[in-house]
Amino acid sequence: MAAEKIPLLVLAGPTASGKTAQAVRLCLALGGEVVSADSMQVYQGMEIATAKPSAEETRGVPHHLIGIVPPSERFSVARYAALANAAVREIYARGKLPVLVGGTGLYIRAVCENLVLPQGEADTALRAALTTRFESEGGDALWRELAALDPAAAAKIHRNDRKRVVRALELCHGAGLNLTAQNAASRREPSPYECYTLLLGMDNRPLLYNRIDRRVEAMLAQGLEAEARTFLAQRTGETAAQAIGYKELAPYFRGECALAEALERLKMETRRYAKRQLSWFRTQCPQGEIVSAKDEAWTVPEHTIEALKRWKMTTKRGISS
RNA sequence: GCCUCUGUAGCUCAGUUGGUAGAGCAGUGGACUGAAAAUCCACGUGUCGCUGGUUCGAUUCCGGCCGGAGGCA
Repeated sequence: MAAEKIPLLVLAGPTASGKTAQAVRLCLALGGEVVSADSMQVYQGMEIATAKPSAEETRGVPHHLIGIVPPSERFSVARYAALANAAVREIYARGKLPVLVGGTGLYIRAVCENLVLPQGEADTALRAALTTRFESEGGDALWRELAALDPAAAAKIHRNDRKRVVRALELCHGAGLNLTAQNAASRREPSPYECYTLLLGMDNRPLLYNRIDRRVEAMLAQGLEAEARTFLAQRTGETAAQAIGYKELAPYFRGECALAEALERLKMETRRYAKRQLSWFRTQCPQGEIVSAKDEAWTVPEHTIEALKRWKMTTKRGISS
């Protein structure tokens, strides 16, 4: 007696690959709702820089997990996974098709592979202390310490990788499991989802970079500068502060460079980010169907949408559209 | 017109007391389980401006030419 699996359509791709438009199109065709898998769209505000879908773009399709925490708050994969799983189940329970859309590979993996991440707060004091030690003693010293406490983790983490060395040591010094044990524990539960993954933006780098450049220019036209000034003036948490789009303009605001120069920097950082995303999608979890570029865009072909309609119906309860 | 400096990897430059060259940035590939738009790793052949000369050998020295910057008139 096989347990009923929840169908989950996954739409992944690097920034500026056109996920928003395709997601809405798919949702309208399949009776779906979007669950965002974007580590920056979860914050309130930040509309322009994170390219949040506008009311016109969503065309009435419900979007979940966008703008749900203030930028002053710290966010994490663990929090995301809990929220996303709840959203997916709730959408399915209402007879709709959940569509996971985003560019944050780790978030997509956490959902698709059903990683069970322990809930509860992280020990930020311990983490801060370890980070300070990493800076003063050097990565090598902390890495050696990690090698003694959790050899398997040390073998996988480079000694210069500050965040990972600190995180792994943090778990060693904490009350619970170390990283290796926790990773193993996270995979005990089989996934309740039957995923169908589509990948956008994978096959035409020049086109992707062009779209990134044009998007940055569009952001400027939409008022990125004002949004950035507001963002930089407020108190932001460590996680939201990482967003690409504001920190790159800071030198310009300080009068250290021209606007054009700051924009070049912003485009460059966005391209580099897209490259890292591509690396993730090529080699990590999703392993889906690649949507090829055609006419300056990645558009899911009609025959694929027809196939998805049939796929959706293979589930026990089926989904009404 | 004259003088000085300058022309080396996509960019900024280093260097070879003459034996065909190397950094940073960019770029490319990769890693990724509580910061992930973050963090980290690996990868460096390019008519050394063009053209003559000296030399066993020139990107390096000398001459001419062509770019660029500054100065003097």
